[in-house]
Amino acid sequence: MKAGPDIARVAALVGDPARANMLTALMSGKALTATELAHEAGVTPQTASGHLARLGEGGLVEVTRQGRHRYYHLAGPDVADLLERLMGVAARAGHLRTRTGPRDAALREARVCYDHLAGEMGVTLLSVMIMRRWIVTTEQGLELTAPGAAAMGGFGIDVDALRGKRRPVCRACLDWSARRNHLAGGLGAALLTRMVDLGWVRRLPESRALRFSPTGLAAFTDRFGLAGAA
Amino acid sequence: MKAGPDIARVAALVGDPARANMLTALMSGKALTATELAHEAGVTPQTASGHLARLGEGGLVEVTRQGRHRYYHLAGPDVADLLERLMGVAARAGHLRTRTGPRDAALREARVCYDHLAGEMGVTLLSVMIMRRWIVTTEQGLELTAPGAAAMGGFGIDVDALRGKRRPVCRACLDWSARRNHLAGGLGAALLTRMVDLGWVRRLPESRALRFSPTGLAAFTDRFGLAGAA
DNA sequence: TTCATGCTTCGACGCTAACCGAAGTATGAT
DNA sequence: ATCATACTTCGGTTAGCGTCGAAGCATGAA
Repeated sequence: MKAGPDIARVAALVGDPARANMLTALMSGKALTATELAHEAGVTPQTASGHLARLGEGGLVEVTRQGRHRYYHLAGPDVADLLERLMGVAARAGHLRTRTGPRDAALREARVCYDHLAGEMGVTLLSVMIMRRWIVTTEQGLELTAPGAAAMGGFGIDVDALRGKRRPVCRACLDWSARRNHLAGGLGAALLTRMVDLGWVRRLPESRALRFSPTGLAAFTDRFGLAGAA
Repeated sequence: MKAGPDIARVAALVGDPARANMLTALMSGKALTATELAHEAGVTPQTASGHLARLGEGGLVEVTRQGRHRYYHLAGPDVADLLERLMGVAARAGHLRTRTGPRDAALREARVCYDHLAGEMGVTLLSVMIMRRWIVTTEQGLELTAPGAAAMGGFGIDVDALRGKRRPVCRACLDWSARRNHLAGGLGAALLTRMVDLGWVRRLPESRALRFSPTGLAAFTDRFGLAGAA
């Protein structure tokens, strides 16, 4: 009927919510394992496996095997470009996501998003850091200020080490349950790691959910709460 | 599991073959009636009606009523750009829809991309304009230089009028057949309009393909060709 | 008014594919 | 060897949606 490339096939691959979530997660440029992507998409590993196979056949992702892990990454910059344009059109049309959220209330409260804190606690954390001018929003994205770096140093985080990595220090990650940004990037990961080390929070088994201990919660609000933010 | 613009919803809209055919037909920039689009997609009018309603809700097409006809057109350049990128990814992945016909070859040579020139001729045009420093590439994208503006004025294009519009004057658009950029934006549209007005090129019926007349081709290479570019 | 055309809505059918449980394969650790 | 982890394949169920026939509006022409 018509000549040209089969855009419907590619679009249909992105058109499934689970696959779209996986692709969005891969937009960071990092390679993720199949299991991580399954969590990201909110489906079981066997379902994710099928999706990833189809994405591979469609030329959207590629896989590199390392031991018993399979690291998936976007097939190329053109795929990332395509996804960004999709976001642009979707945003202009005003269609925010209406899909099923984390069913568990605990997930909405606090959970791991790849390697950093998400949920209500994550959103609160970022908003307070911005309120205290530890982080400012620029055109490029989020940026850690000098007072912010000092505060992070006081919390036991080696900011200079983070700056040496290829990974951006601060990155905004839109929180699906709260519909506001939380903090990703190297600093986001370091903050969660530090909180776990301090015993403030622990991961619940078999879940992405996080549970703050009473003392941890108190310490969190003491250091990052709204009370001292003014 | 992030939120943000719902790319799955938009992609799913494009992911149906019938809707993809309609959108591809609308890439010509012309407004088409629902019945024409039904024929283009190979479905009955009542099926097409449902598809068009969903495309409208999704913000991909808009409709203007004229008498008992409803003329559909793409909602904006961003949609055309999205579709072109989809073609690029699909072409790279090797998913050509059918065997390549003579009509396909004409499309690769010169075609309309929304409202500007694409295909080999479009890619050549932009590369020459860059080579002559009429256009320079900056971090923000493409930019028209003073000599470039003068040259466009000499070609009969009112550059100041273009600058007054909200639409960017120069924009790069990735060409799916050539896998290189061609010129979109207000200037790209004005250039194609001018070439049509001058009789250099005409649209082939029922297609996005363009055909240059012999004299038009000579005039094109005379003004925009590589010979004078050094 | 009456008829024709363009398009939409409704209802029903059928097919695709997303999903999970269970089982199977491959790799690494003990 | 034995177990654990990571991932895949298979089977069966279910939900969604693309499709068309028939009928309903709306517009324009005779």
